[in-house]
Amino acid sequence: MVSNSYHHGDLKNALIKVGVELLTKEGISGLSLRKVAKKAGVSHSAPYAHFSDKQALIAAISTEGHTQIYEKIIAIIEKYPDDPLRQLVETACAYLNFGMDEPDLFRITFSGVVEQEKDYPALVEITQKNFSLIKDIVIRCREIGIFKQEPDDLLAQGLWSAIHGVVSLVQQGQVSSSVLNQYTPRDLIFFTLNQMTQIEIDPQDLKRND
Amino acid sequence: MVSNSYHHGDLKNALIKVGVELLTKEGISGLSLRKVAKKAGVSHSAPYAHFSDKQALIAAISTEGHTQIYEKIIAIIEKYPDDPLRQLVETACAYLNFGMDEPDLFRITFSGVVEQEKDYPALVEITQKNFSLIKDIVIRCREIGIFKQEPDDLLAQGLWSAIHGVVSLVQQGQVSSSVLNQYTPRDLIFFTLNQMTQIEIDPQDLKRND
DNA sequence: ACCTGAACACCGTTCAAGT
DNA sequence: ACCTGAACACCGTTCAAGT
Repeated sequence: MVSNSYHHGDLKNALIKVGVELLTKEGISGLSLRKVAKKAGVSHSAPYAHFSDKQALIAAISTEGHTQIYEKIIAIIEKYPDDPLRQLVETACAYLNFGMDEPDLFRITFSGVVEQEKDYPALVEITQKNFSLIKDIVIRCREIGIFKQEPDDLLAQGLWSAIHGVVSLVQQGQVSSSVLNQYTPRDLIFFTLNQMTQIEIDPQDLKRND
Repeated sequence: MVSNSYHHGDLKNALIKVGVELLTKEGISGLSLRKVAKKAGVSHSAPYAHFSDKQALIAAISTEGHTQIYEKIIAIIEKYPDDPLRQLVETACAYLNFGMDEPDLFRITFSGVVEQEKDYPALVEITQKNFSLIKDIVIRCREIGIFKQEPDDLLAQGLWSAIHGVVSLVQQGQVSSSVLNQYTPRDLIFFTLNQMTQIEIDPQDLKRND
Protein backbone atom coordinates (compact mmCIF):
# COMPACT_ATOMS: atom_id res chain seq x y z
CA MET A 1 0.00 0.00 0.00
CA VAL A 2 3.02 2.22 0.44
CA SER A 3 3.87 1.98 -3.25
CA ASN A 4 3.07 -0.20 -6.24
CA SER A 5 5.60 -2.27 -8.16
CA TYR A 6 9.26 -1.82 -7.38
CA HIS A 7 8.55 -1.21 -3.71
CA HIS A 8 9.33 1.83 -1.57
CA GLY A 9 12.78 3.30 -1.33
CA ASP A 10 13.65 1.53 1.88
CA LEU A 11 13.14 -2.20 1.58
CA LYS A 12 15.85 -2.80 4.16
CA ASN A 13 13.99 -1.16 7.01
CA ALA A 14 10.71 -2.60 5.79
CA LEU A 15 12.20 -6.08 6.08
CA ILE A 16 13.37 -5.40 9.64
CA LYS A 17 9.93 -4.12 10.61
CA VAL A 18 8.15 -7.07 9.01
CA GLY A 19 10.69 -9.38 10.61
CA VAL A 20 9.87 -8.09 14.10
CA GLU A 21 6.14 -8.45 13.40
CA LEU A 22 6.55 -11.99 12.14
CA LEU A 23 8.73 -12.79 15.14
CA THR A 24 6.17 -11.63 17.70
CA LYS A 25 3.39 -13.35 15.77
CA GLU A 26 4.96 -16.73 15.03
CA GLY A 27 8.01 -16.95 17.28
CA ILE A 28 11.62 -17.61 16.41
CA SER A 29 10.93 -20.92 14.70
CA GLY A 30 8.40 -19.19 12.44
CA LEU A 31 10.84 -16.53 11.31
CA SER A 32 12.02 -17.31 7.80
CA LEU A 33 13.53 -15.11 5.15
CA ARG A 34 11.00 -16.31 2.61
CA LYS A 35 8.04 -15.38 4.79
CA VAL A 36 9.53 -11.98 5.56
CA ALA A 37 10.02 -11.34 1.85
CA LYS A 38 6.48 -12.40 1.03
CA LYS A 39 5.04 -10.25 3.81
CA ALA A 40 7.03 -7.29 2.51
CA GLY A 41 5.70 -7.92 -0.98
CA VAL A 42 8.94 -8.83 -2.71
CA SER A 43 10.38 -12.01 -4.14
CA HIS A 44 12.20 -14.42 -1.85
CA SER A 45 15.58 -13.42 -3.20
CA ALA A 46 15.11 -9.65 -2.89
CA PRO A 47 16.30 -9.53 0.75
CA TYR A 48 19.74 -10.68 -0.38
CA ALA A 49 20.25 -7.26 -1.92
CA HIS A 50 20.22 -5.85 1.62
CA PHE A 51 21.26 -8.69 3.92
CA SER A 52 24.06 -11.08 3.10
CA ASP A 53 22.19 -13.94 4.76
CA LYS A 54 19.54 -14.77 7.36
CA GLN A 55 21.96 -14.12 10.21
CA ALA A 56 22.37 -10.54 8.99
CA LEU A 57 18.62 -9.94 9.20
CA ILE A 58 18.55 -11.47 12.66
CA ALA A 59 21.42 -9.20 13.67
CA ALA A 60 19.42 -6.21 12.43
CA ILE A 61 16.40 -7.35 14.46
CA SER A 62 18.65 -7.76 17.50
CA THR A 63 19.95 -4.23 16.93
CA GLU A 64 16.35 -3.04 16.89
CA GLY A 65 15.69 -4.76 20.23
CA HIS A 66 18.76 -3.18 21.83
CA THR A 67 17.67 0.20 20.49
CA GLN A 68 14.24 -0.18 22.07
CA ILE A 69 15.80 -0.83 25.48
CA TYR A 70 18.20 2.06 24.95
CA GLU A 71 15.36 4.47 24.35
CA LYS A 72 13.49 3.22 27.39
CA ILE A 73 16.51 3.74 29.62
CA ILE A 74 17.07 7.23 28.23
CA ALA A 75 13.44 8.07 29.00
CA ILE A 76 13.79 6.73 32.54
CA ILE A 77 16.90 8.79 33.20
CA GLU A 78 15.16 11.91 31.94
CA LYS A 79 12.09 11.19 34.04
CA TYR A 80 14.04 10.86 37.32
CA PRO A 81 17.09 13.01 36.71
CA ASP A 82 17.98 13.41 40.40
CA ASP A 83 17.13 9.91 41.62
CA PRO A 84 19.77 7.38 40.52
CA LEU A 85 18.31 4.61 42.67
CA ARG A 86 15.01 5.05 40.95
CA GLN A 87 16.76 4.99 37.59
CA LEU A 88 18.34 1.69 38.55
CA VAL A 89 15.11 0.10 39.72
CA GLU A 90 13.06 1.31 36.76
CA THR A 91 15.69 0.13 34.30
CA ALA A 92 15.68 -3.32 35.86
CA CYS A 93 11.88 -3.40 35.65
CA ALA A 94 11.97 -2.22 32.05
CA TYR A 95 14.28 -5.12 31.27
CA LEU A 96 11.87 -7.51 32.95
CA ASN A 97 8.89 -6.05 31.10
CA PHE A 98 10.70 -6.40 27.80
CA GLY A 99 11.27 -10.08 28.51
CA MET A 100 7.67 -10.65 29.51
CA ASP A 101 5.95 -8.56 26.82
CA GLU A 102 8.07 -9.52 23.85
CA PRO A 103 9.66 -12.85 24.69
CA ASP A 104 10.82 -13.70 21.18
CA LEU A 105 12.31 -10.30 20.44
CA PHE A 106 13.96 -10.46 23.86
CA ARG A 107 15.47 -13.83 23.01
CA ILE A 108 16.87 -12.65 19.68
CA THR A 109 18.18 -9.50 21.35
CA PHE A 110 19.73 -10.89 24.53
CA SER A 111 20.00 -14.67 24.36
CA GLY A 112 22.77 -15.20 21.88
CA VAL A 113 20.74 -16.08 18.81
CA VAL A 114 23.09 -13.92 16.73
CA GLU A 115 26.12 -16.10 16.26
CA GLN A 116 28.91 -13.71 15.26
CA GLU A 117 27.98 -10.45 16.96
CA LYS A 118 31.34 -8.89 16.19
CA ASP A 119 30.52 -9.01 12.48
CA TYR A 120 27.77 -6.42 12.87
CA PRO A 121 29.18 -2.98 13.80
CA ALA A 122 25.78 -1.37 14.41
CA LEU A 123 24.95 -4.13 16.88
CA VAL A 124 28.28 -3.81 18.68
CA GLU A 125 27.82 -0.06 18.90
CA ILE A 126 24.35 -0.15 20.48
CA THR A 127 25.37 -2.80 23.01
CA GLN A 128 28.26 -0.58 24.07
CA LYS A 129 25.94 2.41 24.37
CA ASN A 130 23.57 0.38 26.55
CA PHE A 131 26.35 -0.81 28.81
CA SER A 132 27.56 2.76 29.06
CA LEU A 133 24.13 3.95 30.22
CA ILE A 134 24.01 1.27 32.89
CA LYS A 135 27.50 2.17 34.02
CA ASP A 136 26.48 5.82 34.33
CA ILE A 137 23.52 4.88 36.50
CA VAL A 138 25.71 2.67 38.66
CA ILE A 139 28.27 5.46 39.10
CA ARG A 140 25.59 7.90 40.22
CA CYS A 141 24.17 5.26 42.57
CA ARG A 142 27.55 4.66 44.13
CA GLU A 143 28.04 8.38 44.69
CA ILE A 144 25.00 8.40 46.96
CA GLY A 145 26.19 5.35 48.86
CA ILE A 146 24.16 2.58 47.30
CA PHE A 147 27.20 0.49 46.46
CA LYS A 148 30.42 -0.06 48.27
CA GLN A 149 33.52 1.07 46.44
CA GLU A 150 34.06 -1.39 43.64
CA PRO A 151 35.22 -0.74 40.09
CA ASP A 152 32.41 0.74 38.01
CA ASP A 153 32.78 -1.76 35.21
CA LEU A 154 32.58 -4.73 37.51
CA LEU A 155 29.62 -3.32 39.42
CA ALA A 156 27.70 -2.56 36.24
CA GLN A 157 28.51 -5.91 34.68
CA GLY A 158 27.60 -7.82 37.84
CA LEU A 159 24.34 -6.02 38.26
CA TRP A 160 23.33 -6.39 34.64
CA SER A 161 24.27 -10.09 34.67
CA ALA A 162 22.16 -10.73 37.75
CA ILE A 163 19.12 -8.96 36.30
CA HIS A 164 19.65 -10.67 32.97
CA GLY A 165 19.73 -14.03 34.74
CA VAL A 166 16.45 -13.45 36.51
CA VAL A 167 14.65 -12.24 33.41
CA SER A 168 16.04 -15.03 31.23
CA LEU A 169 14.96 -17.76 33.60
CA VAL A 170 11.55 -16.20 34.15
CA GLN A 171 11.03 -15.83 30.45
CA GLN A 172 12.11 -19.41 29.72
CA GLY A 173 9.85 -20.80 32.40
CA GLN A 174 12.88 -22.13 34.29
CA VAL A 175 11.83 -20.69 37.63
CA SER A 176 10.90 -23.36 40.15
CA SER A 177 7.14 -23.56 40.58
CA SER A 178 7.53 -23.46 44.36
CA VAL A 179 9.09 -20.02 43.90
CA LEU A 180 6.55 -18.86 41.33
CA ASN A 181 3.70 -19.73 43.68
CA GLN A 182 5.02 -17.37 46.32
CA TYR A 183 6.73 -14.59 44.42
CA THR A 184 6.14 -12.55 41.31
CA PRO A 185 8.91 -11.96 38.77
CA ARG A 186 8.99 -8.41 40.13
CA ASP A 187 9.75 -9.78 43.60
CA LEU A 188 12.70 -11.68 42.15
CA ILE A 189 14.04 -8.49 40.59
CA PHE A 190 13.77 -6.61 43.88
CA PHE A 191 15.34 -9.47 45.80
CA THR A 192 18.27 -9.43 43.40
CA LEU A 193 18.66 -5.66 43.57
CA ASN A 194 18.63 -5.84 47.36
CA GLN A 195 21.29 -8.54 47.37
CA MET A 196 23.49 -6.60 44.96
CA THR A 197 23.21 -3.25 46.74
CA GLN A 198 24.06 -2.11 50.23
CA ILE A 199 20.67 -0.63 51.02
CA GLU A 200 17.16 -1.95 51.44
CA ILE A 201 14.90 -1.21 48.50
CA ASP A 202 11.22 -1.33 49.31
CA PRO A 203 9.05 -2.19 46.30
CA GLN A 204 6.14 -0.40 47.98
CA ASP A 205 7.91 2.92 47.58
CA LEU A 206 8.02 2.53 43.86
CA LYS A 207 4.57 1.31 43.00
CA ARG A 208 2.94 4.45 41.74
CA ASN A 209 3.93 3.94 38.14
CA ASP A 210 4.11 1.05 35.72
CA MET B 1 30.10 -51.28 14.35
CA VAL B 2 27.93 -52.10 17.33
CA SER B 3 25.68 -54.30 15.22
CA ASN B 4 24.88 -54.90 11.58
CA SER B 5 21.49 -54.36 9.97
CA TYR B 6 18.51 -53.57 12.18
CA HIS B 7 20.65 -51.67 14.61
CA HIS B 8 21.24 -52.23 18.31
CA GLY B 9 18.42 -52.56 20.76
CA ASP B 10 18.58 -48.99 21.91
CA LEU B 11 18.31 -46.61 18.99
CA LYS B 12 16.74 -43.99 21.22
CA ASN B 13 19.83 -43.52 23.40
CA ALA B 14 22.09 -43.88 20.38
CA LEU B 15 20.27 -40.94 18.77
CA ILE B 16 20.71 -38.81 21.89
CA LYS B 17 24.41 -39.62 22.05
CA VAL B 18 24.93 -38.90 18.36
CA GLY B 19 22.87 -35.74 18.76
CA VAL B 20 25.17 -34.43 21.50
CA GLU B 21 28.21 -35.25 19.36
CA LEU B 22 26.78 -33.51 16.33
CA LEU B 23 25.85 -30.55 18.51
CA THR B 24 29.34 -30.05 19.89
CA LYS B 25 30.84 -30.59 16.44
CA GLU B 26 28.57 -28.42 14.29
CA GLY B 27 26.65 -26.23 16.73
CA ILE B 28 22.93 -25.76 17.13
CA SER B 29 22.37 -24.68 13.54
CA GLY B 30 24.07 -27.88 12.34
CA LEU B 31 21.85 -30.15 14.41
CA SER B 32 19.29 -31.77 12.14
CA LEU B 33 17.24 -34.92 12.57
CA ARG B 34 18.36 -36.19 9.19
CA LYS B 35 22.05 -35.84 10.04
CA VAL B 36 21.53 -37.50 13.41
CA ALA B 37 19.77 -40.42 11.73
CA LYS B 38 22.48 -40.78 9.12
CA LYS B 39 25.22 -40.65 11.77
CA ALA B 40 23.39 -43.35 13.73
CA GLY B 41 23.15 -45.48 10.62
CA VAL B 42 19.38 -45.48 10.17
CA SER B 43 17.01 -43.94 7.67
CA HIS B 44 15.84 -40.37 8.17
CA SER B 45 12.43 -41.48 9.33
CA ALA B 46 13.59 -44.02 11.90
CA PRO B 47 13.93 -41.43 14.71
CA TYR B 48 10.18 -40.84 14.56
CA ALA B 49 9.67 -44.25 16.13
CA HIS B 50 11.30 -42.84 19.29
CA PHE B 51 10.80 -39.08 19.17
CA SER B 52 7.55 -37.48 18.11
CA ASP B 53 9.42 -34.62 16.48
CA LYS B 54 12.69 -32.68 16.50
CA GLN B 55 11.69 -30.82 19.66
CA ALA B 56 11.45 -34.14 21.49
CA LEU B 57 15.03 -35.02 20.58
CA ILE B 58 16.18 -31.57 21.66
CA ALA B 59 14.34 -32.05 24.95
CA ALA B 60 16.17 -35.35 25.44
CA ILE B 61 19.50 -33.64 24.76
CA SER B 62 18.55 -30.93 27.24
CA THR B 63 17.75 -33.63 29.79
CA GLU B 64 21.20 -35.09 29.18
CA GLY B 65 22.79 -31.68 29.81
CA HIS B 66 20.89 -31.25 33.08
CA THR B 67 21.92 -34.74 34.12
CA GLN B 68 25.58 -33.95 33.51
CA ILE B 69 25.37 -30.92 35.79
CA TYR B 70 23.47 -32.96 38.36
CA GLU B 71 26.21 -35.55 38.53
CA LYS B 72 28.87 -32.89 38.85
CA ILE B 73 27.07 -31.26 41.76
CA ILE B 74 26.60 -34.61 43.48
CA ALA B 75 30.33 -35.28 43.12
CA ILE B 76 31.17 -31.85 44.56
CA ILE B 77 28.92 -32.38 47.57
CA GLU B 78 30.53 -35.75 48.24
CA LYS B 79 34.01 -34.30 47.86
CA TYR B 80 33.46 -31.53 50.44
CA PRO B 81 30.79 -32.98 52.73
CA ASP B 82 31.51 -30.60 55.62
CA ASP B 83 32.17 -27.43 53.67
CA PRO B 84 28.94 -25.94 52.28
CA LEU B 85 30.63 -22.72 51.17
CA ARG B 86 33.04 -24.74 49.13
CA GLN B 87 30.13 -26.70 47.68
CA LEU B 88 28.54 -23.43 46.64
CA VAL B 89 31.66 -22.02 45.04
CA GLU B 90 32.57 -25.23 43.24
CA THR B 91 29.04 -25.63 41.91
CA ALA B 92 29.09 -22.11 40.53
CA CYS B 93 32.44 -22.81 38.87
CA ALA B 94 31.15 -26.08 37.46
CA TYR B 95 28.28 -24.16 35.91
CA LEU B 96 30.75 -21.71 34.39
CA ASN B 97 32.97 -24.50 33.08
CA PHE B 98 29.99 -26.19 31.49
CA GLY B 99 29.14 -22.98 29.65
CA MET B 100 32.71 -22.48 28.49
CA ASP B 101 33.57 -26.08 27.58
CA GLU B 102 30.34 -27.08 25.89
CA PRO B 103 28.69 -23.86 24.77
CA ASP B 104 26.14 -25.45 22.45
CA LEU B 105 25.06 -28.15 24.89
CA PHE B 106 24.85 -25.44 27.55
CA ARG B 107 22.61 -23.36 25.31
CA ILE B 108 20.23 -26.23 24.59
CA THR B 109 20.21 -27.14 28.27
CA PHE B 110 19.80 -23.73 29.90
CA SER B 111 18.88 -21.11 27.33
CA GLY B 112 15.30 -21.95 26.49
CA VAL B 113 15.82 -23.74 23.20
CA VAL B 114 13.25 -26.32 24.28
CA GLU B 115 9.95 -24.59 23.68
CA GLN B 116 7.42 -26.54 25.77
CA GLU B 117 9.45 -27.85 28.68
CA LYS B 118 6.36 -28.96 30.56
CA ASP B 119 5.64 -31.54 27.86
CA TYR B 120 8.71 -33.56 28.80
CA PRO B 121 8.36 -35.16 32.26
CA ALA B 122 11.95 -36.46 32.41
CA LEU B 123 13.20 -32.94 31.75
CA VAL B 124 10.94 -31.40 34.38
CA GLU B 125 12.06 -34.01 36.89
CA ILE B 126 15.79 -33.43 36.47
CA THR B 127 15.40 -29.64 36.63
CA GLN B 128 13.57 -30.06 39.93
CA LYS B 129 16.28 -32.35 41.24
CA ASN B 130 18.92 -29.81 40.32
CA PHE B 131 17.08 -26.97 41.99
CA SER B 132 16.68 -29.15 45.03
CA LEU B 133 20.42 -29.77 45.23
CA ILE B 134 21.14 -26.07 45.04
CA LYS B 135 18.54 -25.37 47.69
CA ASP B 136 20.19 -27.95 49.98
CA ILE B 137 23.56 -26.27 49.54
CA VAL B 138 22.05 -22.87 50.24
CA ILE B 139 20.35 -24.15 53.40
CA ARG B 140 23.60 -25.57 54.72
CA CYS B 141 25.39 -22.32 53.83
CA ARG B 142 22.83 -20.29 55.71
CA GLU B 143 23.19 -22.48 58.77
CA ILE B 144 26.84 -21.46 59.02
CA GLY B 145 26.00 -17.78 58.59
CA ILE B 146 26.79 -17.18 54.94
CA PHE B 147 23.36 -15.78 54.19
CA LYS B 148 21.05 -13.66 56.22
CA GLN B 149 17.70 -15.22 57.03
CA GLU B 150 15.73 -15.25 53.83
CA PRO B 151 13.40 -17.92 52.49
CA ASP B 152 15.39 -20.83 51.10
CA ASP B 153 13.57 -20.89 47.79
CA LEU B 154 14.16 -17.23 47.14
CA LEU B 155 17.81 -17.43 48.14
CA ALA B 156 18.44 -20.45 45.94
CA GLN B 157 16.57 -18.97 42.99
CA GLY B 158 18.30 -15.61 43.32
CA LEU B 159 21.71 -17.16 43.53
CA TRP B 160 21.16 -19.50 40.64
CA SER B 161 19.73 -16.67 38.51
CA ALA B 162 22.74 -14.47 39.18
CA ILE B 163 25.21 -17.22 38.30
CA HIS B 164 23.17 -18.18 35.26
CA GLY B 165 23.23 -14.55 34.13
CA VAL B 166 27.00 -14.30 34.35
CA VAL B 167 27.63 -17.56 32.53
CA SER B 168 25.06 -16.81 29.82
CA LEU B 169 26.53 -13.42 29.03
CA VAL B 170 30.09 -14.74 29.11
CA GLN B 171 29.19 -17.59 26.85
CA GLN B 172 27.34 -15.36 24.38
CA GLY B 173 30.21 -12.90 24.25
CA GLN B 174 27.99 -10.17 25.67
CA VAL B 175 30.46 -9.11 28.34
CA SER B 176 31.84 -5.64 27.73
CA SER B 177 35.39 -5.81 26.40
CA SER B 178 36.51 -3.25 28.98
CA VAL B 179 35.46 -5.78 31.63
CA LEU B 180 36.97 -8.76 29.83
CA ASN B 181 40.32 -7.00 29.59
CA GLN B 182 40.52 -6.66 33.37
CA TYR B 183 38.68 -9.68 34.73
CA THR B 184 38.36 -13.35 33.96
CA PRO B 185 34.96 -15.05 33.84
CA ARG B 186 35.97 -16.65 37.13
CA ASP B 187 36.42 -13.18 38.66
CA LEU B 188 32.88 -12.32 37.61
CA ILE B 189 31.56 -15.45 39.32
CA PHE B 190 33.39 -14.60 42.55
CA PHE B 191 32.24 -11.00 42.41
CA THR B 192 28.65 -12.19 42.06
CA LEU B 193 28.99 -14.70 44.89
CA ASN B 194 30.45 -12.00 47.11
CA GLN B 195 27.60 -9.63 46.33
CA MET B 196 24.98 -12.30 47.00
CA THR B 197 26.47 -13.54 50.27
CA GLN B 198 27.25 -11.86 53.56
CA ILE B 199 30.87 -12.94 53.73
CA GLU B 200 33.99 -12.29 51.74
CA ILE B 201 35.04 -15.18 49.53
CA ASP B 202 38.68 -15.14 48.53
CA PRO B 203 39.34 -16.90 45.24
CA GLN B 204 42.91 -17.54 46.39
CA ASP B 205 41.67 -19.88 49.08
CA LEU B 206 40.09 -22.12 46.51
CA LYS B 207 42.73 -22.38 43.85
CA ARG B 208 44.21 -25.74 44.58
CA ASN B 209 41.84 -27.69 42.37
CA ASP B 210 40.30 -27.22 38.95
C1' DA C 1 21.05 -0.36 -8.15
C1' DC C 2 17.25 -3.21 -7.29
C1' DC C 3 14.41 -6.99 -8.08
C1' DT C 4 12.68 -11.61 -10.37
C1' DG C 5 12.36 -16.67 -11.28
C1' DA C 6 14.40 -20.93 -11.84
C1' DA C 7 17.38 -24.04 -9.72
C1' DC C 8 19.91 -26.65 -5.99
C1' DA C 9 20.74 -28.78 -1.70
C1' DC C 10 18.86 -29.39 2.54
C1' DC C 11 15.18 -29.51 5.97
C1' DG C 12 10.95 -31.70 9.08
C1' DT C 13 7.24 -34.65 8.73
C1' DT C 14 3.96 -38.21 6.97
C1' DC C 15 2.64 -42.63 5.40
C1' DA C 16 2.16 -46.91 3.01
C1' DA C 17 4.88 -50.80 2.91
C1' DG C 18 8.14 -54.22 4.41
C1' DT C 19 10.34 -57.66 8.31
C1' DA D 1 7.70 -53.28 17.28
C1' DC D 2 10.99 -51.27 14.37
C1' DC D 3 12.66 -49.57 10.20
C1' DT D 4 12.60 -48.09 4.96
C1' DG D 5 11.70 -45.17 0.84
C1' DA D 6 8.95 -42.17 -1.62
C1' DA D 7 6.55 -38.02 -1.27
C1' DC D 8 5.29 -33.20 0.23
C1' DA D 9 5.84 -28.62 1.79
C1' DC D 10 9.09 -25.61 3.28
C1' DC D 11 13.72 -23.78 3.90
C1' DG D 12 18.41 -20.78 2.72
C1' DT D 13 21.19 -19.51 -0.94
C1' DT D 14 22.90 -18.70 -5.73
C1' DC D 15 22.78 -16.82 -10.23
C1' DA D 16 21.60 -15.47 -14.81
C1' DA D 17 18.46 -12.34 -16.48
C1' DG D 18 15.52 -8.34 -16.62
C1' DT D 19 14.43 -2.90 -15.71
